[in-house]
Amino acid sequence: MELTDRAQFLLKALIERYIDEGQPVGSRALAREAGLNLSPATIRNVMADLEEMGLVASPHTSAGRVPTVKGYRLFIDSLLTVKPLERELIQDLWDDFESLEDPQELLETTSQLLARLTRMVGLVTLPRRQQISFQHIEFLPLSQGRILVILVTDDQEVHNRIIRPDKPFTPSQLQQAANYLNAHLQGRRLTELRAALIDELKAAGERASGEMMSVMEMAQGMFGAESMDEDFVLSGQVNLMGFSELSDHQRLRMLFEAFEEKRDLIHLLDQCIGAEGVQIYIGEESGYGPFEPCSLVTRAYEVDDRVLGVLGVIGPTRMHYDKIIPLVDITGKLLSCALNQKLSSPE
Amino acid sequence: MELTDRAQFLLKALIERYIDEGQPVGSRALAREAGLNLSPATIRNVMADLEEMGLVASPHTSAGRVPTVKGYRLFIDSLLTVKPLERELIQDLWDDFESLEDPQELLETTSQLLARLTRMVGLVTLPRRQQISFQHIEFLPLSQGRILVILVTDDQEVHNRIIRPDKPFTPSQLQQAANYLNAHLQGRRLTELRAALIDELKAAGERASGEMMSVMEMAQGMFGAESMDEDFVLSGQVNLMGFSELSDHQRLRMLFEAFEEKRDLIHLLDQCIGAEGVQIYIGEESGYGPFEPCSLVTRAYEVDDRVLGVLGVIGPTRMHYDKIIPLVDITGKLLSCALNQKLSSPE
DNA sequence: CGTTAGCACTCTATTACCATGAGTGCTAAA
DNA sequence: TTTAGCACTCATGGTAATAGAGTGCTAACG
Repeated sequence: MELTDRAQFLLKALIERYIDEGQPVGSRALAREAGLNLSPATIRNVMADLEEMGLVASPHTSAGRVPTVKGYRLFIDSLLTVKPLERELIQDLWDDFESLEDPQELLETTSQLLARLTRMVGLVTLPRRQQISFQHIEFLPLSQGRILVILVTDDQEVHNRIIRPDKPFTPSQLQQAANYLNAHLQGRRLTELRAALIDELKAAGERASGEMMSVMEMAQGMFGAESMDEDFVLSGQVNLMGFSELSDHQRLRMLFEAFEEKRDLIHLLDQCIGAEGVQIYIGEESGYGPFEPCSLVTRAYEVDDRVLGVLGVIGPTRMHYDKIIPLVDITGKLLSCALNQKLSSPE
Repeated sequence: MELTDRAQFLLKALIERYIDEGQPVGSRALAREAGLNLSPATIRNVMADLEEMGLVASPHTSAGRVPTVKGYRLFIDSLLTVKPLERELIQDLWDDFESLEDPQELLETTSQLLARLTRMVGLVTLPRRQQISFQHIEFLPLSQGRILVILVTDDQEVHNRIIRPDKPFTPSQLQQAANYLNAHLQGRRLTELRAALIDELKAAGERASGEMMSVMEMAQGMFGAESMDEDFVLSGQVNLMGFSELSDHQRLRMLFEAFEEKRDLIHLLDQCIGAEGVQIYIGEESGYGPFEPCSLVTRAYEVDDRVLGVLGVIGPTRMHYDKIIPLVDITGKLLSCALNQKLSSPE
């Protein structure tokens, strides 16, 4: 069965109404709302068709209709008319972005902005290790043979780590090692750092002193895979408590647990990273239980044409896609710009 | 009216039972439980006395009794018999603490441990600025005249900040400035850093070059009050969703909002910082609305006999104080030890 | 005088029941 | 193809009845 224009129009009207009101939409209301001069009975016929196609459903016999995931999908893919954002808002966003120097802070603020503007949950993943490169390293001796390693990556992010090597090093040894690493590894991807270091050492061959070697071994250790996990920043979790569809205690709890757990959500976000433009998971489409009553709207952000991560919002499936989608889109673009601007042109 | 021994004993039994079961305790149940060979009628008489003294209350005429805040207070202050922790658990905790190098990570782990062990919310405040001292500073030039400032404090914490000074500086100028600051300001409290810097500059007098002056001005800016706010780490917020007394959506929401807001909670924690040993706020005692259904159990942690911050747990007023109190106490001690161990004996 | 049994009373929680109203599907007429 | 009419379904909200838990009070008991 194919979908007539009228049916599409009515589906659109129904979903818009449902998004506004949050309650099953009946035939009479829809007849009034839609503007086509049709009687409720006619609408009912169309609704029966839509239901047969799995685009709408009714919670029980004597309630109106509610969009299904499939219905939302069609709505978003081909029926939706997005509302462009006001210039003013974009400017405000940009001002916020520009005023922040620290990239970490920038990501956090972005997440908070998304949460505040949508009144849902905002989220921004931290830059992926595969995409960022070594820029600068510094060793700072601490007490008791412990060493503070400061690693600056090319997204201007600063990573600190304290290590405790097996044997002590003198400040000058450390300085030497840092110089060596800075000279030879700049621009290498973090993920290949370890291998690169080994190569370098081999190439340097016997010339490197034994001491030097052991400093290198130490440095090598800290590039290990476990050192920086993938992670993300969440904001505005409380906002979800305002939605009636999430008033179920059990559901809400599972959702919050999923946020705290992080692992599954990271996995889900990883899938979004490849997509062009705004990516949307509606309800169960995410394939992840706790998110069933929610939708996820994401978009990648990039620097220098490398996709560093994704950002987006999580909210109830019944959300104002017409506003959320452009907002996420713009925010992604602005964040990319802001990061680009801070990008170092080496030396 | 004074409180007889028997009345105290019964109050204790009542509260213990209430903490276990979570429901108003009736006279019959208490008569059975308490082990004194008394009839329910007698118990009722005692209960009437306790009620008159404001130690217990009944939700309605035909329900049992429930402890009031005043009742809990008496219970905790003079009736409670705490359960000592198992050696094994303490050892486990200590192993966790010892294996972590990074202080920031240490605090986060502590918070998570508290949350996991109590199945409530764990919290650890970050070290107070008043109590930590300058140890080392480093300037790293980035692109576009931006400078990465790395500040190491004497609690071995590392603070990063990116600043963009009005005019550019050469690497050697920065090096010079760092040397100067490291030489002259070591050991000064963070809060007095700004003033100290001005003093130093005055003392150095005209001898300092104009360039030097402006580097200093820049450095000065970054010690400003706003740079590092007081903050804390919360863990296990979801745990609160398991408690029936917090099943009220509205209450829970206010509580979560309070966590996200941070400000008021910080203020409350500040008050705990002075107290000796374990400090407890029961329900409304905190004087802070959203926390009314909760209790807060805290304890300071210190390094070198300086109180750096507090840690503790938040949970429903009906909690197992006999286990929670010693746990918080031990955790505070262990954290203090762990931090002390990592403390630097300068150079 | 402290303790206890007995009893009337209060209040909650649960269940059943009914009326209401929104919305449907179907049928037959326009 | 559209629409009016109608019987039907089901969630919702209110009322009444019932059961049960626990109390306070009084009077008897040791």
